[in-house]
Amino acid sequence: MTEHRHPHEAGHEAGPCCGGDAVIERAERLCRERDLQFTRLRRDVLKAVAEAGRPLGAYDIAERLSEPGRRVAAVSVYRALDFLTEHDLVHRIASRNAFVPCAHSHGEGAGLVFMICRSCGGIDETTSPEIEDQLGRTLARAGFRPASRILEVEGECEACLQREGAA
Amino acid sequence: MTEHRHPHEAGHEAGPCCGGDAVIERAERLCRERDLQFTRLRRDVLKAVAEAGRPLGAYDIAERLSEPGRRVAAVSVYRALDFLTEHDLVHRIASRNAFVPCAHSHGEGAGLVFMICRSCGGIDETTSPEIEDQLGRTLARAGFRPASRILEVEGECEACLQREGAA
DNA sequence: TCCGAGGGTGTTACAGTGTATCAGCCCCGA
DNA sequence: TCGGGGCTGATACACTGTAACACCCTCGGA
Repeated sequence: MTEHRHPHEAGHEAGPCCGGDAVIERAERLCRERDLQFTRLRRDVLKAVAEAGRPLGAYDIAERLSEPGRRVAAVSVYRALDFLTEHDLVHRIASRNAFVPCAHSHGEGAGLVFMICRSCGGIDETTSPEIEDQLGRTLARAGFRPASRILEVEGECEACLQREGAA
Repeated sequence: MTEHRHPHEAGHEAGPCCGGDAVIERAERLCRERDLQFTRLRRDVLKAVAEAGRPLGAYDIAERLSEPGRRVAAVSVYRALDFLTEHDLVHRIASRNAFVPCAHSHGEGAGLVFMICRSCGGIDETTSPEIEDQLGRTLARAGFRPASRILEVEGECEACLQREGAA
């Protein structure tokens, strides 16, 4: 994970790297392949999350999508988010009740790790097969059959550490 | 369920193993040592969580503690829970908005893993220094300085798997 | 003895998060 | 043309969590 350093930071508004378009294109492709409906609402919700540059709550999203003449209720957003999370287009951050776009198209069940920065509020994700291995062993030892998991770390991201160091 | 297999299972109401008393005693000792106040409310909340045998929400706890003549408001429960989690006497399960007693007195910062059973709703915890090692390496590679983390796995616990197998 | 500070609790109010339910719409196939 | 299924809109509601303020108690000074 050397080059790919683009945390969903506050202020990092949708570059060409991870901005709306790339995610949307991936979503369109995926929905075509799996014969799913990529409706306007779902597209709009995904776009909002992708362009926000920071984790958004469902009600934030509803507000962003609402405009005079079109009111988007939170419940509709939740349904769209259910769809998007189910197909790994966005991730839910349990410790924040918030959603971020899925940065990479990682393989199925890759060991996802979310890093949540206390300073800038940004969230970045990475993967680690080694952690997944160890976790698998640990669970096997306990006789537990896993179906899904969340691993979220709170702390200080690289950018904020450097900023502090410089200050 | 051999020796130390005592998930906080539905129906597993407070054995002598992990039941209220042991946890309460540990809490009393800890509070004496650190010169903290183990008040009636804090004790009652801890007791409720320990005896429930399953993860409880704050409002569940408030209800359990309330009786004719004493109404315990959720906000008071939250304050007690803040205290108890801060001192590692209970843990918060982020993916469920619920609380369980801390089963073992594990060392500081031990890599805690929560296993949440979909069938019985029980939650068991374990630790794995190996996972912690790997996680540390992964975060270092990303330049991220961790402060706290959560690792929660959903699936099927040993007891439920056996029950299914037998059925 | 009085007084003030600090911590814990009670209470009300409210913000934020998530779900249940029903009705309407649209598309597609029989 | 008629259903059925999937998506959306809308209302209502339950659950989760926090803010703000008042009260009480204890403890250490003045």
